[in-house]
Amino acid sequence: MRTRTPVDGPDAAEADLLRTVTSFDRLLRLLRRLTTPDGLSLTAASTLYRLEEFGPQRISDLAVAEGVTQPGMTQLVTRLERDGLAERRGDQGDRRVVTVAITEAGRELVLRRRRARATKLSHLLDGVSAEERAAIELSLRVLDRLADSASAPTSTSTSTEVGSRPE
Amino acid sequence: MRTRTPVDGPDAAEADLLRTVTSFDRLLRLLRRLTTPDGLSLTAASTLYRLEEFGPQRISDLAVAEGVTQPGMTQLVTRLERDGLAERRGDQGDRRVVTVAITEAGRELVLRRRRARATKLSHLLDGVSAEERAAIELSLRVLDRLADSASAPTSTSTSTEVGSRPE
DNA sequence: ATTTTTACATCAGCGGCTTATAGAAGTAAC
DNA sequence: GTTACTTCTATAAGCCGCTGATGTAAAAAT
Repeated sequence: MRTRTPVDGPDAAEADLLRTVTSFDRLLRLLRRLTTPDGLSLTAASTLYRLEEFGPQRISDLAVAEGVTQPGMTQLVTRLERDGLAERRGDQGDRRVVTVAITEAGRELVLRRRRARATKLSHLLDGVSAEERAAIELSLRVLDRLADSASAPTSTSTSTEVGSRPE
Repeated sequence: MRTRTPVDGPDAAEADLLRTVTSFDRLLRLLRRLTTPDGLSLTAASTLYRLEEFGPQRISDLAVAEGVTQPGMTQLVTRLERDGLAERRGDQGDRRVVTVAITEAGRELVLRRRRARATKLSHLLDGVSAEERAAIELSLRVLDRLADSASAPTSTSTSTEVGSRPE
């Protein structure tokens, strides 16, 4: 199924990749819009999902899990709390830690959000053939798998970029 | 090849979709990190790409194309200009309009970025079979196609949320 | 008891977006 | 040409979401 002849080699492959990358850009912007219908940021939604799925957790753990700094998570929790979606709880035994729990309203929002997005997706998928749908499901699984390996930096890194990330 | 018996119907389909949606979340957060290695926001990168590909354009056109408000685009252009990636030009004939053009530095950044991401992707794709790769390419094409139809809201909206969005 | 570490909050600041509004340039009417 | 309306961009104020630096209290270590 490779559409390349043996001779054109790396150039053709690179061209393919470049087109793929461009596609990624457009896809990204689509996804960003699809996932911001209710005023929840990606991190906010992800945090809520996490709380809903795994129960109360401390701020610093959430920060690590979501890949933001602790102050960032503190502020996010403050916003969630203000909106009634989560609440701070003390922790007996260690009075420094703050445990964050999802509220009933938060739980409902998560459910509503999931349903709304499922509906949206199913509408979108109406215009997609079974074959294409299978391809999508497969690639999502693959990309999801790659997400983990990407999280663990190989340090084999070609270091193509300035690398100003805080790590 | 569907693993469903005739009876479980919509429930199973919905479950599939829900899993897909969850997968989307993780994927999104992965992509967000993958695409922010050089300090360019999604919109900034997309705008630069657009300028590189289609040449100078006026602010309001860029705003529409990128799906942000005109003041938002004005500010983005100001930042791009400050960073030397784009520049404002006058428009002879209509002195109200401001034409935005990519600079040489901007062009180089776009190229570097494309190459860096292509490299990254090719590394990621090393652990992906040809079949899976084909699936990914196909789904990208499909999703890209859907991006357009998604831009036109169906208004069939389940209106699950408070609806504080401008729209 | 003092120090150090841990956990969270606070502050200043920037990016990125919004709405509301201002101001300058073009257009049309008279 | 003055008035009025529209068009294009810029500015202002404000919220979200993140950062690094710092403060504060509690726990742990010495």
